[in-house]
Parts: sequence; C-alpha cells; structure tokens
Amino acid sequence: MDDETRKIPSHEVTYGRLRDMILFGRLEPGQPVTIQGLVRDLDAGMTPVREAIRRLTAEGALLPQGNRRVAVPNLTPALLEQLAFVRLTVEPKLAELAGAALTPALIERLDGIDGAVDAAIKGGRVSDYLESNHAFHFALYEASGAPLLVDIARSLWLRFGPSLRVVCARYGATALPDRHEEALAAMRAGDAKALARAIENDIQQGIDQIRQAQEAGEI
Amino acid sequence: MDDETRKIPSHEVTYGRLRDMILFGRLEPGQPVTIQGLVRDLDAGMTPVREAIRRLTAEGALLPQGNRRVAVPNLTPALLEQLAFVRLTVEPKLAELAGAALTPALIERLDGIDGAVDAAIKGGRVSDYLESNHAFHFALYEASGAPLLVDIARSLWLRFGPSLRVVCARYGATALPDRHEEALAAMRAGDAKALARAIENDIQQGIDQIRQAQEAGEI
DNA sequence: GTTTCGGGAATTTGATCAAATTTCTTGAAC
DNA sequence: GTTCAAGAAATTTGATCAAATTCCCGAAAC
Repeated sequence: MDDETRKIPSHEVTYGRLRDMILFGRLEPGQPVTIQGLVRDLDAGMTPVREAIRRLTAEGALLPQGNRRVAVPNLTPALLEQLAFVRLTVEPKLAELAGAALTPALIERLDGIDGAVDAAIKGGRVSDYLESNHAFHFALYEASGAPLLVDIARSLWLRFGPSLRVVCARYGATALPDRHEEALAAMRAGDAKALARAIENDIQQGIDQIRQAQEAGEI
Repeated sequence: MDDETRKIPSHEVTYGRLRDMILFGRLEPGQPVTIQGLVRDLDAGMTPVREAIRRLTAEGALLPQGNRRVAVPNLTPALLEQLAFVRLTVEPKLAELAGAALTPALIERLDGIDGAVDAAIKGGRVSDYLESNHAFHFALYEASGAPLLVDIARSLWLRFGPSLRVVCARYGATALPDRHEEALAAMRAGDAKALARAIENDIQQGIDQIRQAQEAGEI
C-alpha cells in the first residue's frame, strides 16, 4: 500500500472519506460530527480531520453550531428552494456545455453507468443508486470543460445528499428519478438543448420528491 | 483586547484576515501563498493558518498547485465566462428577493455606503472603493433572507477580487461601475424587478471591464 | 543530461490548554 | 421524606502549539 498512498496526503484521504459519508447519506441530517469521533472512526490524526471538517464546512456540507461543534445540516424548505434555484440553473447549463463536447466513448460509458443505476433501482439498493446516480451526473458534467460550475454543482449535491438518503430509505428506491434514458437519447442525437431539458427534468423530479417528503413532515 | 479577542477563535480571525487580503486584492493573481509566510505575516500559529488556507481553497479563493503549494488563481477568460454566468444569475435574484424585504432604515444605510463608494471613486482610492462596493452589495444581499445564495455570491466575489484590483490599479478608479444610484432609485420606488436589473447592469459592467483588460493582455 | 545531495517547506503526531457539556451533590422548600 | 434547583466537579471535546518526519525543489557534481 506504500506506493499508492505515499503520494496522496492523509488530509486528502480523510476529506474524501468524510465527504462521501455526507454525500451518500451515511450521516443523518442533524447528526453531530466530532473531531475525536472521526479520529477514531477514520483512523486519522487530529490535524487531517480538522482540515477535512473545515473544508466541508466551507462547502456548506457541515454547519457550525453556536458552540464550537459542527453537525450535518437539516434541509429546511427555505434552503431547498434556494438549492433548487441554483441547481436548475447550473446543472442544465453544464449538461448543455457537455453536450457539445461528447464523444461516442463517453456516451458508451454513461450508458454503462446508467445500467448500474437501473440495476440498483430494480434491486432496491439505495446506496448503489445514490453512488451510481452521482457518477452518471458528474461524468457528464466533467465533460463540460467548466470546472467552476462543476465545483458549484458538487457543493450543491453535498447539501442535498443527507436528505435524499432519508427520502429514499422512506419510500424505497422504486420511484426514484431516472430520466437518464431521455438524456442518453438526446446525447446520441447530438441535441444539447434536449439533453439540458432532460437533466432539468431529472433534477426537478428529485427536488419535488424531497419537497413532498417535507410537506408530509417526513423529514 | 482580551475581552474582545478571547471569545473569537484564532482560526476565525486568521481566516478573516486572509480572506480580506484576497477579496480586496492585497495578493496578486499568481502569487504563491505559503503557510510559514502567513505564520510570520499574520502573527498566528501554524494550525490556524493551515485551516484558513483549506477553507479558502474549498471556496475557490486559492488554488492548489500540483506540488503541495497553493497560490492565488489567475482569472482565465474561460473562468471569467463561467463566473459571469453564475453571478448574473444569482446576484440579480438576491437583489430581487432583497427588494421585497427592504426597510427605509436599510435603504438609508445603503445610501450612506454608496456615498462612501462615490467618495472613493472621486478620490481615486482603489482600496476604499473595493471595500465599500463590497459592503454595498452584501448589505443588500443579506436582506434577501437567502443565506445559501449569499454564500455562493461570496465565493464568486472571492474569485473575482484579485483581478478586479489589478484592473482598477491599471485604469484608475474613475471609470468604475457604479449603478448604485439606479439601484437606490428602484429601492425607493419599491420596484424589485428594476432593482434586479440595476444590479445586473452593475455586474455586467464590471465583468466587461475585466474582459477588456484580458483581451488587451493587461492581465 | 542525469544523479545526488542539501535546504526549506509541508505534513503529521502527540501533548497541553481551554471551553462546554454532563453528572453529581447539596441544600432549601414544600 | 420528597422534589427541585443551583452550583461544583468530572468528563468530553475543541483549539493551539512545538517537535519530528516526509517530501519537493533546485543546485552542484558527474
């Protein structure tokens, strides 16, 4: 393991682990995050853990409480509305930009990832769904050549993750948004505008589900 | 100074100082930022400096080089385009939301800040212009009640700061964007849409100036 | 041009201090 | 005698620092 891990610093690894814990809902909204707890769980030193927490706090994935603790933020209706506004602006734009730069090889890869999404939905495996759905979107977005927009999208997904997991766990993975076929068809047709609309629909569907869960008092 | 500074942790103070150094252009684009340099300059310990750097890196205000250094990023034309897209989406929205929540007292305060902006322009004091222009925009934005959008706007301004300073220093502070009168008139008329348009124009003007400087090879 | 070596910077650890939370105790009121 | 509350001790957690280690970069030697 030396050749692999020597190059990549511990604080990077720790950041990645903690980020994925949040992104894929392994931490619940409202749950407190302690430095010493992560030192134990992630088997890392104190400084790397502190830095990972600071980074994720700056990205909005963690929220500082009044006392000097941090916790996974709850997604209030007001926050969801703001999140929806930016996601529905930035992510269709990313899709449109990516649409102009797609290669057959990338479309093939996206098709493969979508297969994993479908399989996860059919099998009711929530974790697999969350991870491959994320992979699908960001493999597409990264083809856009717009790293700043991708950064913003990442930050927004981080704020979304915990609540999405709760909704999935509640309603099962069967009725989850999957407009990916629509998106893949637009890619094959070389229609960037249609691709943007498909992604927009996909996002809108996910947001609506969370909104419904909020209105029902589920989260 | 004990009663004041005791409550607010050193890493917060250090973060604020470094952030303002970037935001108000006291660090030039491309300039490397070292931990030990900041330990000397800011008279802080190593841990607070490290955390400040990580936070600002996560916000896009600093860019990690391949080796383990960080530097103030250069604003390339491609980045400026992405920045412009998001700023022109988010900030007019913030203005519109704020427009619906304005009080006469806040309008008065904004009028006062705008006076400082004007005075700085007339006096050719670039630093004062940058600080009071920032104060004007964010005093308005914070009235929106949309903290997530404000966060995003902050991050975007951080990426903008260094280059804006260079442009100001180059062309003097006389031809700087100031559509604030337009904005104040819209506030007094209670016209949120017009306020949003005024802010949009203000931003567009600033972006155009940087774009021109880029095309002229000035930065 | 390639390799090796040394200086300097970043990373990491562990210890120590400070703040906050929880628990326990004690005393008064009912 | 029981209950409640205020306060103090103990525990947990965060903040900071200094030393040791690792790593990168450039200069000198080959």
